[in-house]
Amino acid sequence: MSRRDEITAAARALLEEEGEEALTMRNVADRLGIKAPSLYKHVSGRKEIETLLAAEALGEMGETLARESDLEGMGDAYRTWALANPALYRVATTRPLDREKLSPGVEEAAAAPLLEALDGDRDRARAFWALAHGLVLLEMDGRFPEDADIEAAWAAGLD
Amino acid sequence: MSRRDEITAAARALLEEEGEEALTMRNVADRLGIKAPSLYKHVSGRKEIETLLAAEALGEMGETLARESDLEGMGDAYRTWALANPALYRVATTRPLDREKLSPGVEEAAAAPLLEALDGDRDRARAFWALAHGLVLLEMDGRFPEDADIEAAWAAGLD
DNA sequence: ATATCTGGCTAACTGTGTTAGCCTCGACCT
DNA sequence: AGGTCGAGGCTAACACAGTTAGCCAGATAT
Repeated sequence: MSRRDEITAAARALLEEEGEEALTMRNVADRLGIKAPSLYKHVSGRKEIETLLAAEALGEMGETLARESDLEGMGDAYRTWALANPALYRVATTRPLDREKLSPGVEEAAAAPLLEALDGDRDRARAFWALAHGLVLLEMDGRFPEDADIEAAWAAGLD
Repeated sequence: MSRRDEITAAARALLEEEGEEALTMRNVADRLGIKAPSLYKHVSGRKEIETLLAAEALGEMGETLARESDLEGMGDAYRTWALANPALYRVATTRPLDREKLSPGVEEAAAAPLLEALDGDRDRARAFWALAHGLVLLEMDGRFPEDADIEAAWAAGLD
């Protein structure tokens, strides 16, 4: 496990255990028994850590979706994963995503299962993705009351 | 125009002209020819300014939607407004939204036109909202290539 | 044995939100 | 008119964010 990987792991643990605001250079360094400036020997800055996390998250989401066969299953799986990893989900999907540094193919791999389930229809895949993304974010932000989410089924029915 | 309103206006101008990261207490204060600590005589902190902005934005979005009659029109209007006010849109829809301080009814008023267009079907209204929200955020974050967005029509067609 | 590179460190800078405490002016009450 | 007092400014300061510069020890390579 390279030092870079350790940094990524520490950052992820921080996100999961203490939430998004806890992802600071000093906190990451603390986890490794190191001082913050030393991180810059391995990583270009905070943004790169976030990119590393995004790559990891996208990979896992792709795998998760690949385990499902139909759209409804994917919807459920998407939601479940996101709600189980809210801070990581946000980091991975909410920012502009530095494609230069992301090893190529990560995005495609994450999208592939969904695209396949929709017979390669990219427009509908994007619409589905947007719907899932919107639902998850609104739910995470407490923008709905306390019912809903049967809509995921609704949407699936529509396709 | 109360000082609170001036603060809100300054904050909004800042968002529009310089983007989201420019929304700092010191920048807001500068616009008013004042020092940052003085803001706290009128507002409890940065979060409250964001709540004020959210209220304003939700009001405008509600009005915008109310001008449309069908779902497709609302989808277009939603997207247009959001892309014209990206930073404000984010502030208004992306955080947990402090309902205590929000004058009651703001949220409902914003949602009303959509709900009416869907004959009071809250689940479908939420699904539509989520779809629009997801599409807009993904587009703003550059997560799509350079086509898409005919999907808004797609989704509308589905309803 | 010597040179170099790796990966740590401390000190420091800028910018963030926020608090404490002071001062001044204008309005208001007697 | 004179005294009171609150509203709304101010400066100084703190904790914490990301980040940079520059030093130094030890492993590694020649």
